[in-house]
Amino acid sequence: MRLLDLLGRRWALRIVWELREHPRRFRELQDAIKASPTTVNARLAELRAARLIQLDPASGYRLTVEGRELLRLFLPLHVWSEKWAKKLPT
Amino acid sequence: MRLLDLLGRRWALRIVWELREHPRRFRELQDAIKASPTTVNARLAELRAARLIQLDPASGYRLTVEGRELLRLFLPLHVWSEKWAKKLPT
DNA sequence: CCAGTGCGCTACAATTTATGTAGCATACTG
DNA sequence: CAGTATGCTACATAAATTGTAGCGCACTGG
Repeated sequence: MRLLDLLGRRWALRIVWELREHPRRFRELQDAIKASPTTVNARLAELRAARLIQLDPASGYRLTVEGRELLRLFLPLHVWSEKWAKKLPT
Repeated sequence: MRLLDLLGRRWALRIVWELREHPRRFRELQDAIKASPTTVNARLAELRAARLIQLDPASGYRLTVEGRELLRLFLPLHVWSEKWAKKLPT
């Protein structure tokens, strides 16, 4: 599954998630997810190649139309995970 | 996001995916996803701790009720990804 | 009794990936 | 021309993953 190859990498889905509301700068993303610039940049490159995000020089990294579709489909999963997480130990 | 911490690791979501139809044995999973036993075992332990999968000695690893919920929510995403993947280069 | 098989899983060295920190190059601003 | 923000790279260290071998246990057929 191509999607899992991409999203099953550390920070990939998390970056999409951070872009859910508005575009973010490289450094903003870095701070938000607390990963190294090396890794952030690697994931950004992959997500760009996958056409899920794009860099708009004026405002920063943002979701593409496809990125927003992906996010929209992911939302129910997020809602579910809130309840799920509460039931877990620790 | 707790869910992303868990699923944003290599093979985690893939394992859930492989269990979608029926239970699988340790070695079956290993062969199916072609990862090392070390990693498979690490992910299995995490998924078990997260109560998404469970080991039934009689039949192998299987999704829990919660695991099946997660999978169900993931399905639309999978459908979408088929179309998405086709539009990509390489 | 005991060799054979399937099971979940571990040991361990090698490789790949991520981290943390520093800094580059460019562009814009006062 | 100093200051700042931008995306991003270099590089050494640490962590995760891989590949291969094999352990310990239970069960099975001869």
